[in-house]
Amino acid sequence: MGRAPCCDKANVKKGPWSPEEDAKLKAYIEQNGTGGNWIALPQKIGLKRCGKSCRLRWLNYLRPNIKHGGFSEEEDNIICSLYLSIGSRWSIIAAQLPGRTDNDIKNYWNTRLKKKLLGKQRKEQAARRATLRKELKRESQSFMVPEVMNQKNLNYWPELPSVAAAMPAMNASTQDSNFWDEESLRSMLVKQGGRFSDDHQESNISSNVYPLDVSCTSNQDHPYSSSVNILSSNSAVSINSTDSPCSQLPSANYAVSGAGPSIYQGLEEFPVELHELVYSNNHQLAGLKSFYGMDTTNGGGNWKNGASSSGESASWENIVSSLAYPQLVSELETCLQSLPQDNSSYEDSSYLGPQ
DNA sequence: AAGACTCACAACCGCTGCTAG
DNA sequence: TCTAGCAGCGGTTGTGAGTCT
Repeated sequence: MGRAPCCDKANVKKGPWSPEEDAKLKAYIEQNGTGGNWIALPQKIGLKRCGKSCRLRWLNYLRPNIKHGGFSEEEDNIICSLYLSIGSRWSIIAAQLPGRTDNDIKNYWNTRLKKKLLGKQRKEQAARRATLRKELKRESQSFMVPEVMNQKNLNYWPELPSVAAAMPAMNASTQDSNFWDEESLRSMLVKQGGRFSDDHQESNISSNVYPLDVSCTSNQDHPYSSSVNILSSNSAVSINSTDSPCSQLPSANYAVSGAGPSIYQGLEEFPVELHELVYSNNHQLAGLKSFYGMDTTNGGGNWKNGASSSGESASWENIVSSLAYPQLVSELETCLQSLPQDNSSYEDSSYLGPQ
């Protein structure tokens, strides 16, 4: 049983709005507000339009102080950073850009920014791929497990600009041409008190770890086993698939962090699409918290800052959980609950992320 | 000059989450 | 607790303008 349609489809006008319709809608809303009911609004003012259509027209076009086109370099950077951090949450992104609507940003991203960024990505990855090929060739000649396959850093696509997430908020100089320079971003994050996945080898327990980090590494001694490391906001866990109750976890899920076993299956398939970069690095979430002025120590709170294009609020924790706790993580966490507390591979640590 | 193609943007569609009854 | 109705969101489509061949 489907939901009843919000309006009589046969009797509503579709397509572009006429100036008369715009004027009617604008005049009414400016005088009376929406009355909290978009569905009833078109009837009140004699418009043969769907309520949803009226809402969209108002929010995206008629509302005061709407800016169209002419995105600045700074806005570009903010959009890119946030997209790489949180994905296509256009309303959230729009909330950071006064006068911009989610629809506008979405269109701008799809038509221009994505291409701009992909061009940059492809260049960088082509160079990286060439390096990896060389290394693989060298390693295979000596009948050894390729170094690249055992690399501690394979937990992530190593040098993604996504690390740059939230940088505009932490560093106003987003117009800096080095904005995408990974080294400078790295050092900035380190200054913020964080560290990177390739530091994991030094210590299983984080002192300053960005909130969530699910990674998989192959084991050279036991080629058919793998280990999964979780550095969440409140715990650091390492599980070996050969001896953990979590060994049944579907390997396909490992890709949640943008890497995992699939990465080994043919470097030809080295990801080039932007959406594969999104969520690939959870480090930025901490930065994003700062970006939204969240208190990272109180475990949540409201991040309503009143700037959303549609005025809604959302809980940061809800958003983060939807971003950073994909299925693998929740499955792992379920498994972890069944682990004995004295399991040497399970250790608690407090989240001491960016202070 | 005209048809083909591409791009940018407005608008629509369908799903999800929230909330009042 | 359940359900219906609504607002809001994100993906997709339609269309007009601009560019290329």
